[in-house]
Amino acid sequence: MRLRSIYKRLLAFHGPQGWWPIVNPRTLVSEYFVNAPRDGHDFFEIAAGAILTQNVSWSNAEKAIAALKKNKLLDPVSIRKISTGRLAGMIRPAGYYNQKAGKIKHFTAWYRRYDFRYDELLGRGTSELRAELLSLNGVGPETADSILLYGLNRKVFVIDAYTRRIFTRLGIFAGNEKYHEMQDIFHANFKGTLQEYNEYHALIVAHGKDYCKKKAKCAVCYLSGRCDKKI
DNA sequence: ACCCAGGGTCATA
DNA sequence: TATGACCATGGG
Repeated sequence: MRLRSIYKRLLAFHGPQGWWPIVNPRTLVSEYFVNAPRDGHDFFEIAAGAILTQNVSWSNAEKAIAALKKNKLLDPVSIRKISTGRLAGMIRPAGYYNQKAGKIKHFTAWYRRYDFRYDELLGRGTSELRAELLSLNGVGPETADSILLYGLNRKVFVIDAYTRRIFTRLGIFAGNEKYHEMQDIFHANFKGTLQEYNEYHALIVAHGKDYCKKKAKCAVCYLSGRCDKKI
């Protein structure tokens, strides 16, 4: 299929992006993700990162995450204790800090309904979790799907601005579909593993920002001119 | 001095 | 349903 060959070209050209790694679910339940962070990132960090990076470069979000880590606030228990105002002050580099502080608070309140138990989340169905995440103020489809994919290892594809642009230019999308319609098209036409879903979205982001803008003719999607151009 | 970055919400027509 | 305003910092 078309989506498979695009994936191959992207991967060959840009190399693995190494976003949040896929962890063996068994390891995940027994030790990796349950409570305390290991390896520098756990479920809560991934979710907070998904919120912090909304409409902002990852480097900005990273600064906010680093500040939270430095002050040992990057866990749901600490976030619950700190005031929204103080939290906002900590995450200023991420931009929209007042809104995002509230969003992180909302997410934390939701997680508390599960007693901050990651293994409880793992037992729930993807569509159920997605609906709950979408009901939170500040979590839209892209953020919800990022949390599901990168934080909960669910095979959902994340549709972002780059995906819209690139796939529309390539003729995969007409361009006027809604989020879930684009996602359905992708799901129906790309039979990949969880790891590939993880990597595909990351590759699209890499392609959109690092490559397309610089070349006259894109070696990956074979388009002349800037394929990041807004449609 | 722009423009953009791993969006989402709310008000308006 | 579909635009528009708003949120706000940091790097090019």
